[in-house]
Amino acid sequence: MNTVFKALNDKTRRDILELLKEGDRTAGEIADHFNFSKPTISHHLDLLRQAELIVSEKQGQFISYSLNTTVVDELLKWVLQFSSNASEKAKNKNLGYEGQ
Amino acid sequence: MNTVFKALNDKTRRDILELLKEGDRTAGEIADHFNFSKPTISHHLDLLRQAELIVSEKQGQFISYSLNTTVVDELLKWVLQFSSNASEKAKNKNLGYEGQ
DNA sequence: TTTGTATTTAGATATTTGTCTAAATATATA
DNA sequence: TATATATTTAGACAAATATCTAAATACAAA
Repeated sequence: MNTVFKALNDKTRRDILELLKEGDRTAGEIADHFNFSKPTISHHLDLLRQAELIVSEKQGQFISYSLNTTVVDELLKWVLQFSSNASEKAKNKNLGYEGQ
Repeated sequence: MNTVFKALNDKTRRDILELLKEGDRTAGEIADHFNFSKPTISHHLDLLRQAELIVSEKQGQFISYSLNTTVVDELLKWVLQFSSNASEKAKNKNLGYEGQ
């Protein structure tokens, strides 16, 4: 969870996730959406990948990035433990949250 | 959301939330659970309060802290938008998520 | 009022973070 | 092979962060 929260603690990185929600993008396409240098975006992608919030796949000379919903679901379970919503908590139990 | 993710990006602060999940605690009681100075814990409580993840109430000479599930639910909605779980997404719609 | 307890504020410092430019690596194409 | 494109790595630096000690504030009780 540490790397996940670290990755999410930056507006640009959260915006990258929103972009990838729409569909896969290459590193260059992602960089073109922001007013930061390519190395800076590359660094952000690295942190998101360390958190396993995204995965990368080499496609020829490009590298394509996409969301990894597995970790999103773990985060969801973590948040649910604090929710006041009883039915969410029940679902949480179904999802097998065990604390950590 | 910025202050929320900032507040969550620290193990000690997440542990404080877990502690408050069990019930309200005074600043001193919270500090006693950690191997950090009271000023350090006070600072962490301040950041959690800025994010509105917790609320404080003065009770005589003590200050009692408790969870604020309202912001937890907002966070939940934010995470849900990335979830692959379709029924969760439907629920998300019911909760009125509008993006941000 | 004086003393003690609870908590925060102030100020200092080492570490981490986000950003940049320059250079390196990898692949495609002429 | 030589050149161009895509991306990352390396190194530097300013800003933000987590921690500490010392001091200040607020309240309670003797």
